[in-house]
Amino acid sequence: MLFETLIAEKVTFHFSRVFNSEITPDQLVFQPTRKEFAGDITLVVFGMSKISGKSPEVTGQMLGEALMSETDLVSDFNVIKGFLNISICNDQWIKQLNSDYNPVTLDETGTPNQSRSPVLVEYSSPNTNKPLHLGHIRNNLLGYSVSEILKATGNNVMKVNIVNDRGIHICKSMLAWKKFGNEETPESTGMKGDHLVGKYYVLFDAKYKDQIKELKATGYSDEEAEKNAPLMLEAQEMLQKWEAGDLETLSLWSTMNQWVYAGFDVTYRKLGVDFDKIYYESETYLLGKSIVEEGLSKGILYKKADGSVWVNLQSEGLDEKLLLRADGTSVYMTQDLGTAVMRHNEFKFDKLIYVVGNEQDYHFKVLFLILKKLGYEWADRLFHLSYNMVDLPSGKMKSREGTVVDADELIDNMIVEAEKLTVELGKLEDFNSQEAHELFNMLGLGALKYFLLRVDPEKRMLFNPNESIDFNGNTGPFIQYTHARIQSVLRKAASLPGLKNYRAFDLPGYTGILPKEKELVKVLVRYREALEDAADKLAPSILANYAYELARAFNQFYHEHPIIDPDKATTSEFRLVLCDQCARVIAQSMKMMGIDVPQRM
RNA sequence: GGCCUCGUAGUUCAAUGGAUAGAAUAGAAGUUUCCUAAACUUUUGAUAUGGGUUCGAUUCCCGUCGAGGCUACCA
Repeated sequence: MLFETLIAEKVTFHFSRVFNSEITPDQLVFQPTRKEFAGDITLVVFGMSKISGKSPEVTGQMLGEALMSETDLVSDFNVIKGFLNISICNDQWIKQLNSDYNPVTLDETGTPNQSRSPVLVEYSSPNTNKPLHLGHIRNNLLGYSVSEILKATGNNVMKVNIVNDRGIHICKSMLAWKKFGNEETPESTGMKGDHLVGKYYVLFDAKYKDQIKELKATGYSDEEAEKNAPLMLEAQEMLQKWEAGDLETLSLWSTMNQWVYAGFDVTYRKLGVDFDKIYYESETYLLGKSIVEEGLSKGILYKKADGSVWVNLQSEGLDEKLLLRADGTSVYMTQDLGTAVMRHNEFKFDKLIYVVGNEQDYHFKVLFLILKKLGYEWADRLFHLSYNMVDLPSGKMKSREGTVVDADELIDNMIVEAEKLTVELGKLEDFNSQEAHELFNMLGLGALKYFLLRVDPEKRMLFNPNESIDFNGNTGPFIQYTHARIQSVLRKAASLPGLKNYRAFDLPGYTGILPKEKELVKVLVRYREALEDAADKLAPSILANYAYELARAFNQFYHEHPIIDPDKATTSEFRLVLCDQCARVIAQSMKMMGIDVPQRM
C-alpha cells in the first residue's frame, strides 16, 4: 500500500521509544482510510495495545503525536476507536508523481525472463469431437490471462495445451461421418471443421438413442440396450482398430482431426490466445506405465489378484485408485502421471499450473498426492487452477440437450452487438471501414472477456445470452471508452502550446494537490499491489476489478476537472501526468486480460 | 451415504478478521456553452439460518437448510 513501508518503519522506531517495548513491521495492520474519515492511510492499533500496555485509543494518540512531531511524513492524524488515521504531507504526494515515479515499471515488452526456470501453464485442453463452447472460453481466457500476469511479474512462462485427440468420443464422430456423411468436407459444406465434426458427434448420439429405444421395445433393460446398441459396438470396434494401428481408421482419424484443428485455430485466433507448445494425447497416452512399474517395484503401489495396479490413499483420507487395468492398459491418471514427469524432465519447471474445471478437483488432488508418494519433490509445485462452471439462465449447459452456447456464434454475436450500439451512438464519423471493423472486434471481445474474467474463478457464474452483455457499468467497453477518452485529452493537450512536454515534468512549487487528484494517485499507486495479488492468487478478477475502479475514478476526476487551462500550466501538467499514468495502467492491466484498448472511439 | 465448492440488494458481481458490507444494473429524480454523455450527481434496496472463537466475523470453527460438483478398470 502507498506509504505503508515508509510509515511502518517510522512506527516501529517510535513505538519502541514511546512505549519501551518492541514491535515488528509485520505486526502492523494498515488499510486505506475510508472516505468518510480524514486521512490517507490507517493503522489498526487494536492488536498493538497489548504490547504497549495502553488502551487502543491512547496507543493511537501517542503514536500519532510522535509521528507528527518527529517525522516529515505526517501532516495530521486522528484517532477513532482503535484506528489511527494518518494524513500524509502534500510534498510526499507530489513526490509520488515526480518524474522518476512511474507505476508501470514492469516489462512492457512481455519478454520472458529466460534465466528463470519456466512456469508451465496448461490450459484449453479441448476434445476433438466438438467445437468449443462458453465453458472453454472461460478456460482459455483464464489460462491466457494468468500466463500474461505471471509474465508481467517476471516469470518465464510456457503456455501449453494438451489436445484430447483419441478415445471413444472421436470414434463416435468418425463412425457417424462414415455411415451418414456422404463424404462431406469443410470445403464442400463451407462449415468450420470443428463444427462439421461436432455435427456428426451429435448425429451419432441421436441415432444411438434411436437404437436404444428400439432395443428396449424388444425387451432389453436400459443397461443392456446401451451396451448392445449396434452403433456403440461399432464405435468400440473402431477404437480397437485405432489402437491396433489400422491404416484406414488412422487415416480417417487424421483427416477429421485436421479439420478440427483448423477450426480451433480460427477460434483461438479470434480469442487472441496462443500456445508455446501443443501436446497430443495420442502421443502421450502410453506414458506413465513405466512410472507405475517403478512405483510397484519400490512397494509404493500394489497389484491386485487380477493383475490391476492400485495406490492406496486411505491414510490421506482418500480412497484406493486404479493406475493400470488388469489387461495392462493405462487410464487417465496413468497418463497424467506420465506427462507430469515428462514435462519436468523436459523443462525443469518452477511451477506447473493446470487450468482445468473444478469437476476434476478430486483427480488433481489424487494426482499430486501420488507424485508426492512416488518421491518427486516437485510435486509441491503443481497447482490446479480450478474454475467453476458458467451457467445459463436455464441452468447448466448440456451438450446432449443442445443448451450449449457455441463459442464462435457467441463471439460473432458480441461483435454484431458492438457494431449496432456504436452505430446507434454515432461514434464512427472519422473511421474508415477497416478501422470500424477493428473497433467492433475490440469492443465485442472486450465485453466478453471482461465479463468472464471479472468473476472469481472459484465461483459459479451466470451468463445470459439473450441480454447479451452490457456495454455500460462494470464492463470492458466502459474501460475501453475511458482509455479512448484519456487519449483524446492527451491529443488535445499535445496540440496546445506549452503543454507538449508534460511527460517529462517536474512540479516547481506545486503544492496544492486537490482531493480528487489525491484519490486518483491513490488508485494509481495501488496498481502494483493489485498485480502482485492477481499473480499470487492466479485470479485475473482482481486485475479486472482494479481496472474498473481506475476507470471509474478517472471519470469522476475528469467530471470535476474537465478543462485544460493553458494559463495554469502547472495545474494542468499535474493532471496530464495523472491522465497519462491512468491510460498506461489501464492499457497494461487490460492487456493482461487479453483485451485491446482503442486509441479513439 | 462419503468428500469438495458455493449461498451477499430484484438481478450480476466486490469486500488480506476491521470502522456505517462496496459497485454495476434495474426503479425514482437530475446534469450537456466544456479535451468524448458508452459520462456524471442524488435516491430506494442485501450477508440463507442457529450456535461458537474475540476488542471486532460476510470472512475462521460446528450444526441446519439450499444449489452444484466428485465419488468409473471414461478422458
